[in-house]
Amino acid sequence: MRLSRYFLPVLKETPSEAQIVSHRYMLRAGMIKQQAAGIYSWLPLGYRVLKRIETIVHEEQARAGHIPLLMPTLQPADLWRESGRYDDYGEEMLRITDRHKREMLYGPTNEEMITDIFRSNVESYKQLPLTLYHIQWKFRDEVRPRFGVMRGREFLMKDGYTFDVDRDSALHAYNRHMVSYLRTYERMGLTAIPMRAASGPIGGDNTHEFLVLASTGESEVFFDTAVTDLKLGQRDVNYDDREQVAKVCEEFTTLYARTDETHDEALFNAIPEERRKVARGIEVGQIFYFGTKYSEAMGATVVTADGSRVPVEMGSHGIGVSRLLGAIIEASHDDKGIIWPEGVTPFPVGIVNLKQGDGATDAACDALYAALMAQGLEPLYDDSDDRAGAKFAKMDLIGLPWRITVGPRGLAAGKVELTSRRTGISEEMSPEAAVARVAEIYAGV
RNA sequence: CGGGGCGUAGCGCAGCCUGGUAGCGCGACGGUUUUGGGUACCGUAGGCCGUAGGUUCGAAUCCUAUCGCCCCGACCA
Repeated sequence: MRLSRYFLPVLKETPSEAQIVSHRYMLRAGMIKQQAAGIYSWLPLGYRVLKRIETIVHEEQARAGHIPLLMPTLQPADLWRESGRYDDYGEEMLRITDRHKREMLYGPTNEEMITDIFRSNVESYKQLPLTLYHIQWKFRDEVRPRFGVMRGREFLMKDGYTFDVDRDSALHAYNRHMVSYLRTYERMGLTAIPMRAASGPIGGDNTHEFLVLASTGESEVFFDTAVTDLKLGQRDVNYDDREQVAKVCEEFTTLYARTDETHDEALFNAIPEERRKVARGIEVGQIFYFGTKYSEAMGATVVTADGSRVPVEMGSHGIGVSRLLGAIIEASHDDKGIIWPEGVTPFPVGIVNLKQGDGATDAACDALYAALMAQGLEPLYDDSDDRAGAKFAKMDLIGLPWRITVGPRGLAAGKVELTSRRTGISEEMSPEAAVARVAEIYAGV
């Protein structure tokens, strides 16, 4: 993408509405525009990152054998009356009446609807296990939205629902989600720690939240610092292997890590003092096993192998897709701007032309552009005639992890400069070598 | 929902107390200059001062109502 043809309304000054760093940078980098309290338009740069995150979530869901579908944002109130949550949910639920005076709501989650889909189509244990998920906009009418997309009213969320014939299978589904989530967050360049959590309005007693450590986090967290060293990495996990999956979960959940809701002072104090840590975290996902809470209330049953009929065992699992942008920025930035992890960056690399209009530099940039495109790496090429400082500042702000700088001085020696946004380290090399290096970096992402 | 604050140009703000026909910086646009970390100068465009009502000869300014937004707390993915 050529910057001269793109839509990237960056701001030099910080709009007064933004307090925390991710919100400021998202506004300044032209990623979002607020339309009402807690409701945002996603401008092209922000939309690209949102789509990247969505793609990673989809890919990891597919790897775990989960099946995508799409449920509507608007739901009939009657469905929620069946589970009793129409009254329980309170003011946070946005209620709407249509022209026929039918009561509707903008869905804050989808347990009722998925249970309805299940009960009208699944009768036998032979159709289980089943995991259905979607990535859809939700609405929770927060009293006080804040922190930009981290606590919006409208938000994009992946929510998945598992259906199993018995408790053991359901717990495997729970574990499978934990492992797939760990992999999902790692691909986004995040360390998200599973912490034992309280269940809230979804219900159920087996639940973990995934927290990204950041000083601006909304939750106080207590953990053994050894937990931050755990990495799933490239290890091969067979998601159907109950034992293997359970083992990974055990590895990640044995060390102490809890939110303030479930914190136990005695257990915490048993950790060696130098590994005891109290910090803040941003919740980026949560998994629940809640058994038959909804299936019983809504009559979602299956016939088992012995011919009896039982309510299906369920769990639900969520990833805050839009909120992840904020969480990633909180965890990865400096005083110049955002530093995108390679996995989610809107563009893999930026090209800065230091002397726009100079025949040789223009040609070198064009050649670089074409070579990167040929590798499937779409660069953002700053072909404006701003001066160097302005271009660098803009690139730093929007946070592309790699930048190739092309100027007459280096070109005279056949060199361009490849710079890491994260370390600031620059290396001179031939354009061909730069393309090869960038391709190599992204080969593993 | 309790407490506090703010709505004036795309963004950041001044003007309001003490009414007299709206200003600064950045940005945008046009030029000249410059060109390896937000360059300098000259010029141009852009605002029913959130909205409605009231007081007044006259309202961005005073009064009332209303809408919106932000911050602290409570709550929450």
